[in-house]
Amino acid sequence: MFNIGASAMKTANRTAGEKTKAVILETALDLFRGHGFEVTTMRDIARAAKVATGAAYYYFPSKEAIVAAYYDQVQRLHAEKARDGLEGRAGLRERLGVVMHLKLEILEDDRMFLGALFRYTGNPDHPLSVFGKGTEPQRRHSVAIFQEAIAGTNVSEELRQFLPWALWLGHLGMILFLIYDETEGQQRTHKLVDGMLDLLTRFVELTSSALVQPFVQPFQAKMLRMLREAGWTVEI
Amino acid sequence: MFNIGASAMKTANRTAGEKTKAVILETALDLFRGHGFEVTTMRDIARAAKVATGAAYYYFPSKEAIVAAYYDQVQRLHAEKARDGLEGRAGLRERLGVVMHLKLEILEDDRMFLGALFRYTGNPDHPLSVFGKGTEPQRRHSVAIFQEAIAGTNVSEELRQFLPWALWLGHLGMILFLIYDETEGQQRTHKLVDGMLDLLTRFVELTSSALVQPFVQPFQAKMLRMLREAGWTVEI
DNA sequence: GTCTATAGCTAGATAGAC
DNA sequence: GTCTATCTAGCTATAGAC
Repeated sequence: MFNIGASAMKTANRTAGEKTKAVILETALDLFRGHGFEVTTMRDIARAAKVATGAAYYYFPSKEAIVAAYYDQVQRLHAEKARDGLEGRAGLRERLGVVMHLKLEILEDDRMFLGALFRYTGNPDHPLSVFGKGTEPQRRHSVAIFQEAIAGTNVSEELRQFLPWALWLGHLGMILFLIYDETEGQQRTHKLVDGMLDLLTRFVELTSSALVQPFVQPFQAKMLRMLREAGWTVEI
Repeated sequence: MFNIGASAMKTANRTAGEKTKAVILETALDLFRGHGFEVTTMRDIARAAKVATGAAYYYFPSKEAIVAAYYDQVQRLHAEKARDGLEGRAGLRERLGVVMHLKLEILEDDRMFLGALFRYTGNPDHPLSVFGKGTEPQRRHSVAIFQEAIAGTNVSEELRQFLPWALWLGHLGMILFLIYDETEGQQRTHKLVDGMLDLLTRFVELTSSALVQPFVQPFQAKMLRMLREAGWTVEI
C-alpha cells in the first residue's frame, strides 16, 4: 500500500523480500532475453536466481506476472523519462512524439517477451487481462502519462476527455506492431507512429479551425456521445 | 488441401476421420458452452466424444485449435449469410451494417470461449496468431467478405484499397468488445458498431464531396502512403 | 513475514504400439 | 487413425527453518 510511487527506493532501504523479488525479476528477464519466454521455465528461473521454485511463486503468481512486473517497471521509467523529455516542449505533435518514441525505445530490446502481456487479452476475468479490472491501476497510470503529454496544448475540452484513452489504446496497438516488426531497429514502427501522430495532430488542428468547424462539430459530438455510451467515460 | 471451400460436404461423403473430427469439434463446443473454455480439459473433451486423448490431439494440435476450427466454421457461415443478406442492398452503410451485425449474431452465444482466439496475438510465430503467417488464409477470407460488402458502392479507388483491411481490423476490435460486453443481448456492442459505421460512412461521403475534397485529399494520400510503408499493401 | 525443500497435482502435449 | 502410456511444466501444498 505504501510502496506505490516509491520508484526511487534505494537498495539499502529494501527489505530482504524486496531484494529477492528484484533478483528473481532481473534473472527471469535475463533468461527471457537470452532464450525466449516460452522455453524458459519457472524452474529455470528459480535455479538461476538461486531460490526455490516456491520462492518464485511466492512473489509472482504466474510466469506472465513476471512480465507484468517488468511492464510496471517500464511504466515508471516511462513516466520519469517523459517528465524530463516533455520539459520545454510546447507543441502537441512534438510532445506526443516524445512520449511515444520514449516508450518504443524502452521496450525495443524486449520485443521477444512483450507478447506475454497480451496472453489474457481475451479473458476479461483474468487479473492480467489488458482490458480487465485487475489492471486498472496500471491503465490509469499509463493514461495519465498521455494526459500529461496533451496538457498545456491547445486541445479542445471535448477532445481532452477521450484523447488520452485513445492514445493509450493506440499505444497498445503500437506495442503489438513493434512485436511483429522485424525491420532493422524497428524503423517501420517508428515511421508508422510518426505518420499516425502527424495525421492526428493535423486532424486536431483542423477540428479547431473555424472554417471546417461546422463540418467536424457534429462528427465530434456523435463520437463523444458514442464513446460515453460504450462505457468510456473519463472520470478523472 | 482439397477440402478448402467444401463447406456443404454431405455427411455420407465424409471419411471416418472427418466424422471423428466433426464429433470432437461439436462435443468440445458443447462443453465450452456449458462449462467454459478454461475448465474444460482435453481429457473431458475426448471422454465426452468417446475417443482417446491422443485422438483429439491427432485432429487438433491444441485446445485453442478447436476454437480456431470453430471460427473457420463461423467464417463459412458468415460468408454464406452475408451473400444472402447483401442481396438487394445498395448503400454502403446498410451493407456494412448487414455484414457486421450478422457476424455479431453468429458469435453472440459463444462469447465465453471466443477469447481463446486471441491467446497467441502477441506471438508472431505461433500458427494460431491472429496477425501471423499461419492464419493468412483465414484473414484473406475474412477480408474478402468486407470487400464484397463495399463492392458496388461508390467508394473511391483509394479507399477501396485499404478499407477492407481496416474493417477486418475493426471487426477484431468488435469481437474483443463483445467478449467484454456484459449488457443484455450485448446491445452495447451493437450500438457501438452502429455508431462507428455511421461515422465511417459519413466520413466516406464527406471525402467524396467536392467541397471538402481539398482538405481531405492530403490526409488520405498521406494515410495510404503510410499504410503502404507499414506493409499493408493490398495485392488482390 | 521470508524462504527452503520436496512432493504432488493437473492438464496440455507427445511417442510409439497396433 | 486410434489408443495407451508417458512427459513436461505450470502451479499448489506443506512442513519447517529463521
